[in-house]
Amino acid sequence: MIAFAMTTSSLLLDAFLPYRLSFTTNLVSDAVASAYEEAFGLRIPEWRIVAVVAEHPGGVTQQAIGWTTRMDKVTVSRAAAALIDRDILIRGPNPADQRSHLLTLSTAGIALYQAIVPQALALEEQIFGSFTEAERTQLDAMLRRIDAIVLDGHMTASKA
Amino acid sequence: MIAFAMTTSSLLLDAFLPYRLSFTTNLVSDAVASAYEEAFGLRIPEWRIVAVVAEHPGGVTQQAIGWTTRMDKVTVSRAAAALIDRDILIRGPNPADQRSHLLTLSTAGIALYQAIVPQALALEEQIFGSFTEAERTQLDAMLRRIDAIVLDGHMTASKA
DNA sequence: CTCCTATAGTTTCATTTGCAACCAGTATAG
DNA sequence: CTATACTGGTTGCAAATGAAACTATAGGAG
Repeated sequence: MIAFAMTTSSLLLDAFLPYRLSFTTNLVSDAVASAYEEAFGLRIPEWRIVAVVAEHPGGVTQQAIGWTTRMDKVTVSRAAAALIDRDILIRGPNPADQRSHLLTLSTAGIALYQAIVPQALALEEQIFGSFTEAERTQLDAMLRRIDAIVLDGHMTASKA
Repeated sequence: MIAFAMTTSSLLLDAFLPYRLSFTTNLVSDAVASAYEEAFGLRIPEWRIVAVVAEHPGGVTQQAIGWTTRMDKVTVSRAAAALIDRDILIRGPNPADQRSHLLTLSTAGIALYQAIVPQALALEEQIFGSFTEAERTQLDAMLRRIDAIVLDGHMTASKA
């Protein structure tokens, strides 16, 4: 009777992979978030936007950012507004669609980005330093497999 | 000039492991959260508490729950209160310390837990079905390695 | 053209989250 | 015993998040 938890098809939360994933990610995200916040005054959504914009020198729309990062469009909108406000991002016209704008980095934004990148890589190194290149690749591949499964709707109660 | 992003020690957000981790976890968590919400009216913190309490038939304190799951004590407090309210959890006295209480599952709570477990395992199977046992073990091990690194303060800007 | 539907982005509002202050009970020091 | 410092848990408040409504522009269909 005291062992009912064990006699049920045993699920130890501790061994439940979605839990483990969430557990580890929270740990890592908190560490990364406070590092960025402290060093650059950027919150995670802001840092992501900077990174994505940096990778698209021709400019990107907010929609595209939201699409690649899966951030809510509200989150993107607010973070982008904050960055524009701080003159890190420039909002240029989008010749193809007047509803949207093309975001690019300002000179200050480029400088900021270039300052962040080494720090980001160092942080990654601190966390994954003990991982071999093969292990990192493996982890990355596993995560992408999971993404594909969840995104491609192989789920019973898939979300929207 | 158009290639500045590439000439900087290249960081593609897409390949940045903390980002990948967060990306995948959000996907999985959303899927899991809506499945539980829909099927049992439980939110993630609630489900976790139920699981932890189920694994401690002798009762656990909220503090202990917060400690193992790394959930904020406020989160635990509120989720526990909601569960007690719904007669899923029982709050018994803690002989060792009158400030705290020992949480145990009510009869309804046990039934709920036993109904959830198969669903949780099925959900895990949907997501990780294509992973071999060895791969799952590997992923679990990698995540725990990361936990250890971040928790053991091998971080420069560690969080509080 | 003129409607009508759909999309980019913003704003509003309700919900969730966590820090900080708080209350009650514990533990230690005199 | 009292006084003081601490810890388990709750409450209050402020920041972050996301769903839904809204505005402005697009892109057909007639």
